[in-house]
Formats: sequence, C-alpha cells, structure tokens
Amino acid sequence: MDMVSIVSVAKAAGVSNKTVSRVINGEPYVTEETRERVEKAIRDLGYIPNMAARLIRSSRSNTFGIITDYVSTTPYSVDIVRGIQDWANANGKTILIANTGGSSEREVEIWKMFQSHRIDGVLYVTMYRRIVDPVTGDVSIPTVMINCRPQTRELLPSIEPDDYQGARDLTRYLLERGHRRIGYIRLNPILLGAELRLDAFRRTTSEFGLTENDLSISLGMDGPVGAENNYVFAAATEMLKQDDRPTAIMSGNDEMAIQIYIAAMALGLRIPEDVSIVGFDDFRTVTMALKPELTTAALPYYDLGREGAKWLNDLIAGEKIYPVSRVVSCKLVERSSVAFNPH
Amino acid sequence: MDMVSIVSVAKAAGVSNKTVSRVINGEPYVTEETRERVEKAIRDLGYIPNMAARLIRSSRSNTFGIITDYVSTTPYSVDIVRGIQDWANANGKTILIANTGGSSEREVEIWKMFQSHRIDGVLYVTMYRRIVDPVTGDVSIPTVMINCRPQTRELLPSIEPDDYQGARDLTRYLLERGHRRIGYIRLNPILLGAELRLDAFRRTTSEFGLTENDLSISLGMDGPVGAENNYVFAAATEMLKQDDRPTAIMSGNDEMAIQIYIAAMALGLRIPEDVSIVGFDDFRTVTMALKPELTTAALPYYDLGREGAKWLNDLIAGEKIYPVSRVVSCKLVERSSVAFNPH
DNA sequence: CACACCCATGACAACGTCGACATATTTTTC
DNA sequence: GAAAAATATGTCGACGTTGTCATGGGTGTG
Repeated sequence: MDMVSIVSVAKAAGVSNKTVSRVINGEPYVTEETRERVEKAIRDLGYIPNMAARLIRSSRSNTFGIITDYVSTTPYSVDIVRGIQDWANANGKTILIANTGGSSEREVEIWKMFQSHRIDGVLYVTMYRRIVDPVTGDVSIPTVMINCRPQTRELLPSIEPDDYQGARDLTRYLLERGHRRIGYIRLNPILLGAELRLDAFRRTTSEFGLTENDLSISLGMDGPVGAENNYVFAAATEMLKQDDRPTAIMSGNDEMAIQIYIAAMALGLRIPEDVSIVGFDDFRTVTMALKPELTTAALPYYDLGREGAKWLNDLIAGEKIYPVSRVVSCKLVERSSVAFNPH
Repeated sequence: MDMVSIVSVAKAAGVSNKTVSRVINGEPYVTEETRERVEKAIRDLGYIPNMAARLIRSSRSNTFGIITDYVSTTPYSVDIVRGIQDWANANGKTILIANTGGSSEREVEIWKMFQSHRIDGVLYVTMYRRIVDPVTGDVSIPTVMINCRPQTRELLPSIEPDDYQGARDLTRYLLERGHRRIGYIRLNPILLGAELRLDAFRRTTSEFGLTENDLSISLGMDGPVGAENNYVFAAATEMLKQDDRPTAIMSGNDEMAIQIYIAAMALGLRIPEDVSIVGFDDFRTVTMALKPELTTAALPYYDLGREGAKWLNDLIAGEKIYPVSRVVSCKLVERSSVAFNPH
C-alpha cells in the first residue's frame, strides 16, 4: 500500500537519492548510462514523485487556485474553467477549484484553504460579468480576475469580455441587412453586461441614423440573479403585436431568445422571414437547438480562461503587469436566424 | 513572503512546537490557558497549517480526485460536481478535478497526477450515463463510479440515475391524464439512457393496453456525441402533421423538446391544449425558459454526486461495499406543458 | 607534472508537521 | 501520605524531496 520513494529507487539503481532526484528533474551532469539505469528502476518500481514532499522542500506548489461564485456548478461560463485547465495541463500546473456559492464566509475559508496548500496564485472567476471585491481575508497572493473587475480600480489585474463591441457588431449586422425597426429585449439590469450591450445598441443604431422611434426596447428580466422575474415572453409578444412591429429583435442573451422564438411563432410569424432574431453569449445548448439556429455573439469564455491563466503565470514569475484591465472581443457567430429586410 | 510555521508560533507563545500542534489538531491534554495563548499567537501571526507537510508526515491527504470526461467543462451534468463539492466542504475534504477530454493517454496522466498528490480516492464521473472501463494505468486506489458503470461488472462500485423509472413515471403521468396516442422522439441510441427510457415507454404504454399503433416513435438524433445528426425538428413536424397525430409527445431529453415546441408552434398547434409535451433531465436553462414551462423528470445529479462522495469516504474508511451498483431515482417535476386529454 | 577546470556523483541538512516516547506536574486512591 | 493514575508539556526523529557543498576522477594547459 505504501508508496515507493526516491530512496527505494536509488537503492534499486545503485545510486544516491540525489542522483535519482537529478534524473527526475532533468538536471544536467548525469551520464546517459546512469540515467537509463535510474529510469528503469523508476519504471520497475512504479515510482511516482510525491508532490507534497517536493513542495515542502522547494516552497513552489505549481498549483493555481480557482475561486468562483458558481462557475463550476452552473452551466453558463464553464468554458472559462476549460480554458484554464487546458493551459494548466499544457504547462504542468495543478488546479484547485472551489466555489463560494455566494457566501463570503465561505470565501474567506477558501482563501485559507488555498494558503494551506501554498498555491502560487489565484484566478478569481465569476459566473457573469460583474464588479466584485474579493474577500481575501487580507492575504496577498498573486491574483487575476476573470469575467469581473474590482470595485477599487487598479488594484488587481482583470480580464473581461467586450460586451460593448459584441453588441455593436450584432447591431451593425442587423443594420447592414436592412433592418430599420429593431426591438431590444433587455437583460437583467443587475448584470454589468446589460448596460454595455444596451448602450452599444443605442449608439450604433443612432450612428446609422435611427431614432428612438425606430427602436422598441423592453425589459426582459429583473430581480436577484437565480430568482429573477421573467417578462420576456410577454414583452416579446407585445412587441410583435404592434402594427409597426420590428423586423428584427435583439435579445439580451440566448436563453431569452427561446421565449422570443416561441412568442413569435405563437403569433404566426416565421423566423427569419417575418422577424429576424439575434442572441448573445453563444450558449450552444440553446443556439444550436433553436430552429433556425441562432445568430449570436460568442462570449470568449475559453480565451478568457486561457489568457487569464497565462497572465497569472507571468505575474507569479514576477513580471510587471501594466494594463491592469484587459478586454477580449466577442466573435459574431452567423447562423440562420437573420434575413435581409427588403424594406 | 515566506509563511509562518508552527515553530514561530511556538516561539511567540512560549511553548514547544508539539504543543502548538496539539492545539491545532484539537488534541486533549492542553490547559485552557495555554490553548488560549497559542490561539492568540496563531491569530497574531496569521499562521496557516501547511497541508503538504502534514500529508508527508501522516500520509493521509484528505483529498479526493474527480476524474471526468467532460463534466466540468460542459453545461450538462455539473450538478454532480456540485454535490461532491458540497459534501467535501461539509467534511473537510479537498477536491482535485481533472478532465480527460476523452483522451485515454490523458487519463493515464491524470491517474499519475492524482497519485503524485497522494489522493485518498477517486470519483470517476461521466457526462452522460454510460459504460466505461477506467484506464487506471493499473493502479488500485479506492474508486466510485458516478453516472457510469464498468464493463466488467462487479469490479468497481457505481452509482447511476434510474432512467427506466423516470421514463416510466413520465409515461404513466401522460396515460393518467387521458393520453392514448403518444409520440416519442428518441435520444441518440449511443446513449445508455436512450434504450432504458424507450423501453420504459414501450412497456408502460403496453401495460395500459396501448398497442404499437397508438405509438409513434421516431429517432431524434444519432451519430457521435458532440457531432450528432439532428432530426428532431423534422421528426416532430412529420409526427404532428399526421391526421391522427399524437396528443402528447415524450421527448428523449429537454434540449430536444425545444425543437418539438418550435415544430408544434410552426404548425399552429398550441401547447399544451393541442399537444402536451414532456422532456427528460430537468436541464433548467431549457425547462424554465420554454413557455409553457416543461414538465420533465429530473436526473438526480446532485444526489449522485453527494452520495458518491459519501460512499467513497466509507470505502476509504475500509467499509465493505456490498451492493456494487446503486441506482438513484428520477423525480418527476410537474410544470405546465401537459394538459388533460378529453378523448 | 603540477595546475586549473569541468563533469559526475554523493553526503547531509533542511523544509513543516506529527507520532513515539520521555518527563514533569497535578489529582486521585486507599 | 505514599503509590498510582491522569494530565500537561517537551524532545527528538521521521516523512520524501531537493539545495548546498564536498569529493573524486578525467581532461586540458603551460
């Protein structure tokens, strides 16, 4: 049951344990011949290095901690974690994940737990884009914030999706296809992305010469996240019942687009011939399940994760991080829910 | 930068390091007075025990490893992870997660990594219910399989959802509400759940005296998971265009139900007045977004995770595990997508 | 051939913690 | 009031690894 250690390998290979250590870590000054003998012994005995012992000696755990509110227990931004893990795999880092579930006592505990494992750095990740101040329990460990940003600016490096650019591209996409009456069903205003997306929508339509009269904007949801009030179906229905109904509707996100589809169809409207619809997020369970498939702007979750991890690594290596807040662009994913509007 | 150790605490409190160790671990034989003095020193210095050192000494890592194909990087069965984490939190265990992404070389690496961290046990979790043989790289660590089962039966304890019972309950639910012509859109036959659900549907309808003529069964998807061919919309459309169309449709899962909704509405049918629809899984992003909200059978992911963790713990503690394969039932979640059928 | 130098290896201590054992102090028992 | 038992604290070494320094042999230099 007990594990073979470096000592047993050394004995088996007839060398000192330090030499075994050298082989394991690929250090120079080992003859090819001894190296082979040691490697054989390692294979024969099935030796696996003990990370704990290594850490205790060298005080470098090669471990990153991910602390999130709900990410890894919720279907939404999981791709952030995938991005981090892929980077970590490729670079020999171990990942420790913990979820606060929104509790700040829990958050303090987690920082303690992370410290007790002597992690090298923390990736602070939120489920949806927002402003938070990590409850570090007053520790200073290199930290990168992903999908969120600290209240007190300039404090911690952060990396976020570019909601504004995504919504702008989407709006342009509709405008370029001739739509001049456009509806917008707003995300829960609690969400940081909500304002940015709406803002981009307003400005871009106005740049194209549309006025408030050409726009039809309603609130889709509000209330606390996870227990929100849902007005989407009603809002979409009302919007589409107007005589001068919009020829295209932009949805705050993909999920809400489901209800817009249903509302449209219940009124006998065809998508995209009678109404074009675009979403936001590229939540694929939805975008691919809807028929016609939904054109949307993809939140760059995977990249956020990968870049965040890379960035954290630089930070740990002691590199100065200048641009304290970075933004990653959203890519427009063209599918088939938008038609040209012949006027 | 360097961490305070038990020695500095001992010095500060004017006791031996062993006494500090006793206080930390809540061992008896420490005066209330010394305990307080030590605790104060711990607080003042911000001392946090070093897990690595503890592990190296006591060779009990108190860590469970989760090895999954895609779970933590995919929106589907994340609740399994949540269940595990909640149990782990409550019981002072640390969790290490790694995803194979389907690669078996990677799987071998992960087992090695787990061993190098001297984890106490492994939870082997799959995204959808299936039969797999873990590629352990021929190690024997206590393992519990969640949402899957080994090919070579009786080898490892496993815990799975009861797809059969879930589908049976759902079918009964429809029958009890007077539906006598029922459609079924089949899951990808690759999935283990597909056969069980269909089987339950067939047997239960037959127990109620329906014949194959009353049933209308089509394939919704096939092909490799993640890149499947999708026939759902077409199948549903065709099914609902028949003169003696079914009054209720059972969907292989919730996601597919989106397309059934859209197909029904495109034909001008109202849900649930003209067609009732039920799903499977309770994938809430879908079930709650559809209007009317979808009645479905909830896959007990959270419980699977929690029970699996608890079970693994017993296993590690040396308890004999008798029932090698366990099953957890699916709960019917009644919402509003089913109406009574007046005949 | 004496010197410096590079290469290959080993001896040993140290990392932070806890278990085994030893010692000192107090309380109980008869 | 002495022996026995229970409580309180300390000393020391070990866990598995790697960093530091030492050693020994080989090679080249003048």
